[in-house]
Amino acid sequence: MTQPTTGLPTDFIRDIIDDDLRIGRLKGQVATRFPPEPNGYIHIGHAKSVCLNFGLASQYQGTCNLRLDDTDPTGESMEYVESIIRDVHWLGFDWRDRLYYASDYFEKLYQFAVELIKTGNAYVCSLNADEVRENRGTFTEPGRESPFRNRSVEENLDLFSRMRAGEFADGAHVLRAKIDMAAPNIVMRDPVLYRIKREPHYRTGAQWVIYPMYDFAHCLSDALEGITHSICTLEFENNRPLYDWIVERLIPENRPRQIEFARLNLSYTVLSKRRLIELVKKGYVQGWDDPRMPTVTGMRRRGYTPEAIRNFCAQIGVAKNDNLIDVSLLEHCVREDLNERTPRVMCVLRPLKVVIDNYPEGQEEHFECQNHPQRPELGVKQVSFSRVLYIERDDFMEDPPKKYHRLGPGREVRLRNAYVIKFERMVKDEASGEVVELHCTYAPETLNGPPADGRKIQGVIHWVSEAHCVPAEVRLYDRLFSIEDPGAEEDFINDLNPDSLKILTSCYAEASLEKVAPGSQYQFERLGYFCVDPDTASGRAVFNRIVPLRDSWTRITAGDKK
RNA sequence: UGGGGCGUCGUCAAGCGGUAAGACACAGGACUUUGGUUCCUGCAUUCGGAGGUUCGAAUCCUCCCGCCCCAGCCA
Repeated sequence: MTQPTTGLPTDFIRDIIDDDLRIGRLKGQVATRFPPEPNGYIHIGHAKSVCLNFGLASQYQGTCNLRLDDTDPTGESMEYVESIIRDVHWLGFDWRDRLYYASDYFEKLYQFAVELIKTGNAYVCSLNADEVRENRGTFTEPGRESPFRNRSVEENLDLFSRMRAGEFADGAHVLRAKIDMAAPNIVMRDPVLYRIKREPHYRTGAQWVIYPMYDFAHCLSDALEGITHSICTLEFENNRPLYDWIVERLIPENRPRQIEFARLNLSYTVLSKRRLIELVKKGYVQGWDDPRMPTVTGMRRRGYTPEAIRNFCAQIGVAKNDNLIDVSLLEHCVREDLNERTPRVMCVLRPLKVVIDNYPEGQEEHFECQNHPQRPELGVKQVSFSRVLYIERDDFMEDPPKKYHRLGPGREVRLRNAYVIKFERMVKDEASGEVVELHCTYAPETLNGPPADGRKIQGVIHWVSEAHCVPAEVRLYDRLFSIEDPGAEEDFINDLNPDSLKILTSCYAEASLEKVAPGSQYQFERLGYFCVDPDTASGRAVFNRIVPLRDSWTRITAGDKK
């Protein structure tokens, strides 16, 4: 028995379902569906819908179908179907044997259309597209009835079967619902139900030359599958009367309830299919799985986890307000998850050589270090130390500000998991004046504690041993667009962030990173979370920055500059 | 302009006539061998505006203002 639940996220859709359950409106259990059109890759906005539909099904012990809404062969393909299946699975959802295609219903849909003709609810209209548009009227003027509106049932039946048989050219005729050309809702002014399109379908091939429109196919597919709650986005609100009109006349005993919610908008990115396709097709990104893309496949390659994405979708809620969610919330969810699960490692992105003058030449030490400071169960690893090291260029300043807790003339700093070292001198390149090497001394007693005199060491920096480290390439990703709402601009390409990708090819990672598996995630201490990219080939590790660590230092310095 | 929706903190979002949850962001502070994590603290006398009903309104009524969607043989 399905019961209203408590303690889970609540929203107006769950309120409606709870009501339906209380009143006993449902014959069986709750049934939802996720109905993407296979003409593109799914993105974070789809993920919101996936989480909603599958989440509802599991919360109410019902079912959620995966249905490919493939009623327009233009642009649809098996590649997209496969990507959608892979991505929804990866997000953590399972539709068992309920994988459906609207194209599997083409014959049934055709019969339903015939029925509509027989009951006088549909007719074949032979106006061309321009004429149909002209006759539709405007927001303020009613439309005019088609001269073909009152054809006999026999003539309509004959014409419609000949449309199917391929006797006519594209656009010669359409099947239209006979509703009301004066309806204030334009959707109800005799909407087109079927169009002739001599285009091969990726699943049905050349079998059909007429294809049902969304409004006709979607509601009937829902009813056929016994969907109880058909959840879609706000822009379909105007189509609801038509949805109900069609189902009422053809499958009245099984009428799904359409509920609309606000689609997701995310700051600093675009989520419209058209714009995403443009980014891919015109090469502004390297593909659907470019780690900067808001696609599920892009986020997966970037290193985001399904848990983080699901949690994000739960956090943003479901309502009917237009929204623009701050990416920082997504980043928060990603960090929250990665902080728990990733081992900590050291990697120097922009190396600066450091020689420890008082450390014996040829000597080396191997320290056992925790993989995670708060989770000892994640085990330990070995970190090697020797006389020549590399530190981050950013961790040394010739003339640092007072609150800078790192290395500079006369300063000392702790090397993470190792000794406290003190600056002695620097070596500059004579031509450029650039600091190319540092000489320091270390305090032997500081390996496992503070200096002998108890003086406080403020800063801790990461490092690698020259003799032990492994080379790596690191790709630093930033937001794809430089303005909050690029989707609002027609020429959104102008708002692309020129610094959305920086490739660093001479990074040094600690020895434990010598062999890494694509997809595995790490925290590079003090830098951020990183993920092994599939481009990692033999001998050379490639890491994607998933998201930087929160950083109160750059915030302070940025503040100083103002 | 006709129709359909929506307006609660910088961004989301609870609230369903009884006197504004929570999250992110932001700002302080504690702790810290990650300027990370964690932990405290602060952050809407006010709910698009104006009237009205009521002992009492973000919640009910009226009018006004603003934003989004619809005139594809796309979904």
